[in-house]
Amino acid sequence: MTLIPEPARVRLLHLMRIMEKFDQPLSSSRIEELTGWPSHTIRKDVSYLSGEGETGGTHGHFGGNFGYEPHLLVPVIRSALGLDKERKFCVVGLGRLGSAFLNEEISGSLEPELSPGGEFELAAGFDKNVNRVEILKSTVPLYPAYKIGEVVSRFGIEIAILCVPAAEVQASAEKLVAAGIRGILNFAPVPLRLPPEIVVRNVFILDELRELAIHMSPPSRERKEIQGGTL
Amino acid sequence: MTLIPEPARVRLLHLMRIMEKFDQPLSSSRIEELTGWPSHTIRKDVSYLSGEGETGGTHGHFGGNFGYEPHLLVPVIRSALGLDKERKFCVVGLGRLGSAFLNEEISGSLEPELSPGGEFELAAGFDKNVNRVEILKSTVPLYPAYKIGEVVSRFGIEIAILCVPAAEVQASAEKLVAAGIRGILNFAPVPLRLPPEIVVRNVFILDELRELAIHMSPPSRERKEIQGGTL
DNA sequence: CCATGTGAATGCGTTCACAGCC
DNA sequence: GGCTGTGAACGCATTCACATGG
Repeated sequence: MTLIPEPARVRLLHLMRIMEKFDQPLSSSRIEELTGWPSHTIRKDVSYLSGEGETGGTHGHFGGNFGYEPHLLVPVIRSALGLDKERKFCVVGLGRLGSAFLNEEISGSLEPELSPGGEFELAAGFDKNVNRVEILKSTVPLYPAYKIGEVVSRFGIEIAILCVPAAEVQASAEKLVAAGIRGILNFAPVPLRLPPEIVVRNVFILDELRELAIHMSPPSRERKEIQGGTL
Repeated sequence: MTLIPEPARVRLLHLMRIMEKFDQPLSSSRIEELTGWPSHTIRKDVSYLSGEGETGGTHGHFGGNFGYEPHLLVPVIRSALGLDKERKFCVVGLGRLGSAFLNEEISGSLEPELSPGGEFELAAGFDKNVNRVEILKSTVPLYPAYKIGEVVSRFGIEIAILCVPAAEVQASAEKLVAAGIRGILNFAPVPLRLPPEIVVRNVFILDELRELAIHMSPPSRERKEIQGGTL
């Protein structure tokens, strides 16, 4: 089977999230309504999942005679995308932004129902300021920053959400990498210089605003919802 | 001149941010070191900016005999991307997450030096909870949520950063749209259903983690820094 | 008819290779 | 030699069109 094209993988990712909320089968045209992606694109994407096979359709690898069954499709997408193993993550820097990811509505997206199979587990929070660590109440264990190395490697934490001030971000990132972190979601408005095997995803507010803005300008007859999370 | 391809526009966006910090000319190969994009891609992207022209290079539309001059290139990118007019934005929902965007390090990315020409102006903050509005100290004017309609339309605010709880997000979004907002950066883990002319960009933490995770899995000999902000 | 599934054709962004200038 | 600039070739994702089956 051919490798799944990157754009298709991202669509499947979103499709997975959508289907998790449904019980009934979803047809490709219904998915088109929900996402804006043409139905043939969806069918093609799904077809990448079944090791390429017979010309013409045997009806429904992933459903009966109508639509795709969430309980059949979702697990297949999950494993095709390598999301079938639980991963631990931590939050580094517990200011207003970082602490929002500990308890708040936002992490509602991490509730078990929405992330079945225990996809991600928030395993720790860190802050330089020992006061904060003690004052904040949280169901997640919090540690002072100097324990990053120890805790990250002991618990096998793979991912970090980085919310420290810009001035400290490079140093924090390096400490995390040394401790064995493999992926970083960086909210500080500073690019990181790290070994290439570390996966970094930056969320720069200024850039987000700019991407909104360039899509708001006249020169576009293009799709309006933008990558990062169409429906 | 042909329309600039979307991926090229995104690269130019980041290139702009990088060049803003430099005074000296940057060669395409230097940019390759900084971003990881091949130098010919950069040259091609830049070439989209000069209405397509003569075969062979007259040296430097955007520099002398070496590299691209930031003070020449940046304004051209900015106007090509439609970022040359100042836009006002607001923050809706001033919990931990929303309030982080008012003053904190994060909005450091919005300091005038980094966003020259007054690209974005934070014009207001809103919260349902009147207490919060009064207690929070901020250089930005804060209003109770029921004034959204009035304030947004009076000041011509075009963009909103939405940080309200999931349960309220659809209602807030509709209020904003009614008031004339044109773009929304949504942090609540819920997709919005809005008229297609409204540009929506979602930042779903779960999805961000998942995109990190799929790039951390074995099946990839691909680029490691991911869209949203390579350097 | 409706649906899915998939090879083949299309189209578009990337990459190549070379032209032109310092 | 260095560099930028750009048409043309390439390759890959999307789109098409049709096969298959309820």
